[in-house]
Amino acid sequence: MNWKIATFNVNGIRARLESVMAWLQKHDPHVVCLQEIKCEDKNFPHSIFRQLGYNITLRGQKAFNGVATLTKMAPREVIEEFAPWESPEDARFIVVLVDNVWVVNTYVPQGRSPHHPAFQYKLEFFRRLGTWFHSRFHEDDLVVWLGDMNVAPTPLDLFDPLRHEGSVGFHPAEREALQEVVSWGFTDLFRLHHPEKKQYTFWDYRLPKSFQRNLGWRLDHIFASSPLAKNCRECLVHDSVRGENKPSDHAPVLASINLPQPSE
DNA sequence: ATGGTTGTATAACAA
Repeated sequence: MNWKIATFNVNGIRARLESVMAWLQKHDPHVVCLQEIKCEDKNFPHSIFRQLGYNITLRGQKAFNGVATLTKMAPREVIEEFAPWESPEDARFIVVLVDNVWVVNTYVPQGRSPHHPAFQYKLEFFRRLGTWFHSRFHEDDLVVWLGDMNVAPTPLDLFDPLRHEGSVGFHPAEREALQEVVSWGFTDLFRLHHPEKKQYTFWDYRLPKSFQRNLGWRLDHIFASSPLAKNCRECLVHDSVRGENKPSDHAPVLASINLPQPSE
């Protein structure tokens, strides 16, 4: 089965309906992880996505954050929290078990700046998440961790690494915290297929013509456990979406995986 | 130059 899974920080689902629907209809992924839906569950446009054939698993909140996972098949299980300290008002994590794969959708805290308390919260988020993966899964399990991680992993992953060394999104402490979670047994599917490519997923609205000038960052990632990474056929960033009308500041990332059949 | 734009709680906001 050629199984397609995608992540997309939409920056407000209600403002992005036309853009997201056009992209979905073009690519028809089996699983879609959305971040920054920026609405409460009751205000999510349920009927539109149901009409496109998706089940909806939501963790929303008013105005900020919020994650949603759309799945063609109904999830067999849902997990809404990975640590008891998580505030119910901070909707950044939703997990579904679908098509025999654990799909972990995260919107990692942005961190504000390295000296802001939000930066420590970001590091702690990664630490707790790493502990959760170790406690919950074995390296042979079918696990995908994807979303807006708000970290560019290497100098290849942002437009001006010298200028931004130590900035939020490219601070050594964040890169180490991300790497520590990845070291559970994850493979970066984009880098697996494109080891040298300069390819971003986020272009700041506030930089004039940032997309046209390709002044971006690779912050959105699809990480997969080894049995899935071995069967990954391709991973691409749909960056043309960022150049369309009324775009999100992020572009979608999509991976195609030849899904292993469950063994009996 | 510590700027710029966008979505949403339209704010001494968050990103």
